[in-house]
Amino acid sequence: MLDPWTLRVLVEVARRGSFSAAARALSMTQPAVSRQIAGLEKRVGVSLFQRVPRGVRSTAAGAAAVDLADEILARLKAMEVHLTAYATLDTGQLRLTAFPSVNSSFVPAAIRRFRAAYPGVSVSLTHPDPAGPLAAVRAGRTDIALLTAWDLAAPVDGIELHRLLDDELLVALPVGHRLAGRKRVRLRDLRDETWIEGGHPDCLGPAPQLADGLGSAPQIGFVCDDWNSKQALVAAGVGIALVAASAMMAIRTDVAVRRTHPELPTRTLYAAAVAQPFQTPPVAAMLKMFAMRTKQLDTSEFPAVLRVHE
Amino acid sequence: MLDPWTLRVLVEVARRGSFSAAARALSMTQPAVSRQIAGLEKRVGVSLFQRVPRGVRSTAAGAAAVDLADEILARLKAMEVHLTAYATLDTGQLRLTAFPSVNSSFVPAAIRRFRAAYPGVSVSLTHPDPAGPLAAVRAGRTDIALLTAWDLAAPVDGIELHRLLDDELLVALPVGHRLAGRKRVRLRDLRDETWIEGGHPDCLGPAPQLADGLGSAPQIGFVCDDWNSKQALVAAGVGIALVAASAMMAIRTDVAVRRTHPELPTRTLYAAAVAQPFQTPPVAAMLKMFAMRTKQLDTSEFPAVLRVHE
DNA sequence: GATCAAGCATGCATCGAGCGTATGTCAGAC
DNA sequence: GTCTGACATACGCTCGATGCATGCTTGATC
Repeated sequence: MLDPWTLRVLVEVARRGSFSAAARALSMTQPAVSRQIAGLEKRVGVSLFQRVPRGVRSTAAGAAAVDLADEILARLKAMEVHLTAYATLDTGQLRLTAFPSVNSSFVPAAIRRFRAAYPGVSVSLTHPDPAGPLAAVRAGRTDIALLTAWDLAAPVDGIELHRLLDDELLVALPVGHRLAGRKRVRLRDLRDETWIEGGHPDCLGPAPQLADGLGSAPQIGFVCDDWNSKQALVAAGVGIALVAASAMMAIRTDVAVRRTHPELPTRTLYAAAVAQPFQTPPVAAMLKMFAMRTKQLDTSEFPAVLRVHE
Repeated sequence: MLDPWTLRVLVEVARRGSFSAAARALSMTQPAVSRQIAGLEKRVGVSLFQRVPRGVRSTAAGAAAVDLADEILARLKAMEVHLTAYATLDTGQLRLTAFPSVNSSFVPAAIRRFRAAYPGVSVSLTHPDPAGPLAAVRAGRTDIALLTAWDLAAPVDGIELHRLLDDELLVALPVGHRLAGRKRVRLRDLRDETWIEGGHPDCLGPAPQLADGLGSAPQIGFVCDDWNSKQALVAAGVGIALVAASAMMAIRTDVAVRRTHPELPTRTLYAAAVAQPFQTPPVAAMLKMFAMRTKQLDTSEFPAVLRVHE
C-alpha cells in the first residue's frame, strides 16, 4: 500500500528540486527523505529522480508520479474535510418521525430553525413507524422519533428521551356550536357529542380521563388521519375533536378551540434518539433546537392560543 | 494524513458489516480493526459506524467515507500500476539524438524494432545538441546520443559508451561519372573533384586520411545538411561526397557508391547514455536493440551495399 | 429463563517501520 | 586547493500498530 506520507515527500522533492530542501520544508532530515524516495523507487522498480550535482531532477516516471500523487493527496485532504463537515454540521442528514398533530406547527418550526442554522444538513420527516417510535429509533430506521407520554412503556436502554413540551389538550368545536361562546366548555356538556378521532392514538388524548369528564365513553364517529380533514369535519359540524395547543398555529377560523372543565391532563411530548455515545451531530443539534423551542414556548408564539381566552 | 490502510479497513468493514469479519478478511485481529475505526472516527470527529448487535451499520458519514475511500484506494492502486509500467516498459519515453547520416536507416531501423517490442514507450528523435552528444546526455537533455569515434575526447565519468557499428566509408558519384564503372575508385583519381560536405563534421569523414589519399586537401564545394539534397547534388553532377555504408538503404538509383583505394578507415558509431545505476528501463532496452542490430549487421540487410561490388 | 455464542471495547506487552545523528563521498565554486 | 552543498549509508532509538487476554452486551436456543 502506497503511503501518503511518501507521496507528500515525493511532491515536495519534485517541487523543491532537492532532497535537502524538501526535508527542511517538511520538518524532517535529509536522510529520511532520501530513504523515502529510495524505498518508493525500489517498490515500483523505476528511478523517479535523477541525482544531479545541484540536487535532483524528475525522470519521466517521476513527473508522472508527482501528478498522480498530487491528485491523490488532494482527494485524501478532500475526504478528511468532507468527513469533518459531518461533525461541524456542514453536511449530513437527519431523519425525523412525527405524528400529524405535532407536524402541523411544532415540528415544522423546529425544522425551520434547524435548517436556518445548518443549511447543509438535509432533514427528512416521515410518518410514524408501525412498530412504534422507540422501535424505529432502536432499529435505526429514524434518527429522532417524537412520542407522547402515554406511548412510553418502560424506558429503553440505549435510547435517550428528551421532554420537549407539556401540551395542553383543548376541544375543537364548530364556531356555530351551542357551546362555542363559552370560555371553557364543561366536558359533561359534551357527553352526547360525536367525536372525531385521529388516526394516531395520541390524537384523542387520554381516554380514561376524557371518559371520566364526559361521564361516559366518548362516541367515536370518525377516524381521520389528516389534520386538515379533521378540522374540516369539525367545521362542517360532523363532530368535535380534541386538539393540542401546540397545533393551533394551523387552526381554521371556522373552528373554535376551547379549554375544558375540568381540564384534561397535559400531554407530554418527548423526543426519542439513540443515546449519547452514538448520537450523530445532527441529532444532538436537533435535540437542542427542540429544547430551545421549549424554553421559548409562550402564548405569543401561538397567536391562535389567544383565541382560547376570547 | 489519512492512512490508506485505515481506508482499506474502512471499506472492508462496510462491505462485511462487522469488525470481526473484516478482520478475518484482512488477516488481522478484531481489536486491531476496532482501534483503526475508532481512531478514524476520533480523527474526523464523527461516528462512521453504528454498533448494532449483529455487527455494525454505516452511518451517513460512514457511507460517504466508504465511497471516498474506494475512489482513493483505486487511484493509489492505479498509481502503483502506472509507475510499475515504467519498469516493465509498458509506458515511458525515450529521447534519442542522432545526426543525419545514421538517421537515414540505422536509427530508424532500431526505432522500428524498439517500437515493435515496446509500443507503449514513446520515442523522440532530435537533432544533435550544439554542445555535443556527451554534454547533451550529461545535462539530461537527451537519453541516448549517437556519436562517431572521433567525437570521443576523454571518456566522461557517469556516461556509458556502447560501440554499435564499424561503419565503412564510401564515395558517392553520379552514375554517369567517368569512374562510376569501377569496382573501386582510387582516391588519387578524385583529387580534382569538388566535394560536398554534410553539415555535421562526421559526414566528411577523417579529413587527414582523405587528404592523404587524395594527395591534397579536398576542395569543399558545398555544405549541405540534408541527406536527400546532398544525394541530389551528387546526382546532378555538382560534386561528389562521402557516405557511410550503413546509410545506403536510402541511396538513389542515379547515384553510384564505390569503395575507395586505399580504403578509408572505418567510422565507429557509439551510443552514449547515462551509466547504469541511473539508467532508465527504456534506455537499457534501446541499447540492447542497438546491440542486437550490430550482431545482425550483414550485407543482406543492406541490399544497396551489394551494388558496391557490382 | 438460563446458558451459549457472537461481536465490540480495552489493558498490556511486543515488535518493527521510520526517524535522527553521525559519517562518508562526490561534484562544483571561489 | 580548499570549501561548501548535496545525497547515501550505518547505527541506535522511539513510538505507534498489532496480537493476546479479558470483559461486557445482546440475541439465540434449549
